[in-house]
Amino acid sequence: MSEDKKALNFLEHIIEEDLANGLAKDKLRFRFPPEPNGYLHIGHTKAIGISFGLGERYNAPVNLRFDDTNPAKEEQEYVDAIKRDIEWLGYHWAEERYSSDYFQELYDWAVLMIKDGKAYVDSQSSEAMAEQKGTPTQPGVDGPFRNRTVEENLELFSKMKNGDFKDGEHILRAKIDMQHTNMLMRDPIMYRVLHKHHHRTANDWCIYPMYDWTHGESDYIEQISHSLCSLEFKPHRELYDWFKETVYSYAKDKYPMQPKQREFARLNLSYTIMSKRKLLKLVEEQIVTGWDDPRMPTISGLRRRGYTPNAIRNFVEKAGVAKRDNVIDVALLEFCVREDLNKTAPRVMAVLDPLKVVITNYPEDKVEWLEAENNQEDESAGFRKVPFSREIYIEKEDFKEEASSKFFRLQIGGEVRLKNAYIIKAESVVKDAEGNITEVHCTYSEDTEKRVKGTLHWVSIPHAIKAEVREYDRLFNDEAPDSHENKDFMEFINPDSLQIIEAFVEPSLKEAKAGDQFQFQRLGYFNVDNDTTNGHLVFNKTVGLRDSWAKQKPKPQQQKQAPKQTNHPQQGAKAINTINKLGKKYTNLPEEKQLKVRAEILELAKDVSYEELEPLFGTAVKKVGTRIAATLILSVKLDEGLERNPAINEFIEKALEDDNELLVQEASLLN
RNA sequence: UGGCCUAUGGUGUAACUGGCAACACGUCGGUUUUUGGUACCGAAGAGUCUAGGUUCGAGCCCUAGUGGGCCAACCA
Repeated sequence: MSEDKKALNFLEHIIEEDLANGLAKDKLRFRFPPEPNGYLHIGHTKAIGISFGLGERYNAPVNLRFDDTNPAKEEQEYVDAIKRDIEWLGYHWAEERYSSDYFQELYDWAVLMIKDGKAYVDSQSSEAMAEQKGTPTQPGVDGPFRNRTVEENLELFSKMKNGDFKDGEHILRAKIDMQHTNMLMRDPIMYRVLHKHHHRTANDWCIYPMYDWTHGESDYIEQISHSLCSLEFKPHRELYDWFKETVYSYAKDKYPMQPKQREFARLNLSYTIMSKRKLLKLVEEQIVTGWDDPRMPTISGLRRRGYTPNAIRNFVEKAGVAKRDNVIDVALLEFCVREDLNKTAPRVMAVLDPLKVVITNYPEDKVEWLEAENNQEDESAGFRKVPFSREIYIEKEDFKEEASSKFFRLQIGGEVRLKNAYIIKAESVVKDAEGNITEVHCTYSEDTEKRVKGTLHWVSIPHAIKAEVREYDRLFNDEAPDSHENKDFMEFINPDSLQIIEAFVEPSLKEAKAGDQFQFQRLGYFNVDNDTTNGHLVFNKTVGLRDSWAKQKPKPQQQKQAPKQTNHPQQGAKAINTINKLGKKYTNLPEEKQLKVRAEILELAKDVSYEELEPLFGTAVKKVGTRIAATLILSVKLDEGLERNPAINEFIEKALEDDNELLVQEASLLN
């Protein structure tokens, strides 16, 4: 806990500082405040990981609080899904709360604010109010109802609460400053009239509080010490503090702690989108089968796809926390699942694209049950038996009639190992009328100790069971589909994001149950989908194995067109680069090392041409190290008989006038 | 015409009160291997957005600029 002091992120620094400044450790309290209007996605996992992670780190409570102030969009279904997802991720909340629990307390404070002249009822149309509000670059103006009397405000607000008005007729606004540079401070709305059934308070209320008012005060009521949210709420902080300080003056005895809001950049993942609204569109337009479609970046989608809580938590941890916009490479997510599944997933054999192999010297009705290790990464995983027979399937990709020496797999005349079984040698092929290979005839050898380059996975044809395999590709073809100004994210949808394959798997998989995870050897990680029924196995491909062979294949073509100008640096170019590097830090080095580096530069300078040196004369004044290096090179060149020219003289002169003693010293040696 | 945030290898994050820019992913080599996986070893790749300033010394502090983001819902 304390040994990784080095790697604190900026939020942890803030907390450490607060602790150092006297905040008691047992006052630390966090919260995760989702609005129950959609499913959680991988982006939320960052927020969850931050607040719950802090809770774990400091042994502080973390509340799960549903921010349920808008009955128009919120549903119990989402509450349930959110709880399920957080639990699945392995986090434990201290208390389950709802902003709606605080409606009465909030209302009472609002009344106090009216009495203090800090809130008023406005009765205009939303258009009129928007007009008065101004724009980010233009100040707003006061509306006609801004100076109603306290009595009038109290009466109207009470009638709003009692249901005497229709939706939209009146609102309650905080009275702050219509000319404020922060638009959120221009008399923000606190309550609107909404005759809607609420999933928790039913029909008790017909006014509902707005986010800024509710959220901050919910933090305050729960005595949250650090309220962490994403960057877009930064401008809200000013209002958060305004409300908080106002209410603090009413309730400081009951609630002594004033929460502190801090903001971090939210997580973006390459090749996907993270907006709930846009994800909802994918669901509604049936681009995907639902919120838990394995292609979705939702927690439920990832879960169905076979991602593990461990992998997701590690991913968020590795992605880090800061305040700049970011797009994290999906490759990192994939790395994290592989890392986890590699240790835990039992290995099995499955063939996705079958090619029939007949082992001609193996007896026709013989069957052997061979022993296979379940997971060499996990000794406790044990062994199982797999059946071997005369006719097997291998992967089409694993056979070529002839191939280069780089191809380690089966080819005519070549030998290859069958995983957990024998070594076979390809003798001949059978082709159909179009010339496609339909069978490969091989002979086997019982000498399994032989060294062969390749090992193939396989399944025995008579014992294989059929299974449906769903192979997924990214949902979007663009790295950042919702970041284009004139293009809708829907334009980037990848039409081939789902491939359904009829595969053959080893018989041990017959009893596999939904959720079970496996490594299909040499292919990737797969899990059993919940569409699986008694006679019909369905697998999702979670992620492929790393495949350095696949990376090699496209190479021959690329090489032809792009000889890829290798910077085959000649001696000189290399020397100048090295000198540049050495020069960069020259002034910061301890003296002893400086002398060494100086000698090194002088030696390397012999291989530098004047043409390479001259551009360095223009080095920024600030980069003293580089200028010293240039001076050193120059001294060598002058010794070698280089003639002085105006550029050289000017450079030396400028160096002599510099404030840096080292530079002046070196330059004066040239005179 | 404004306000706020932000800028470090391809990507993401570090660098405690200024002191030889580090880690992870990715990339490229190599060793081991009954998975072209894993593990292990190694390499390339950043003059820290620009220009000034302060300092013996700046990624870090100051000033100005530039690029990117956010802010005008009775959403959260």
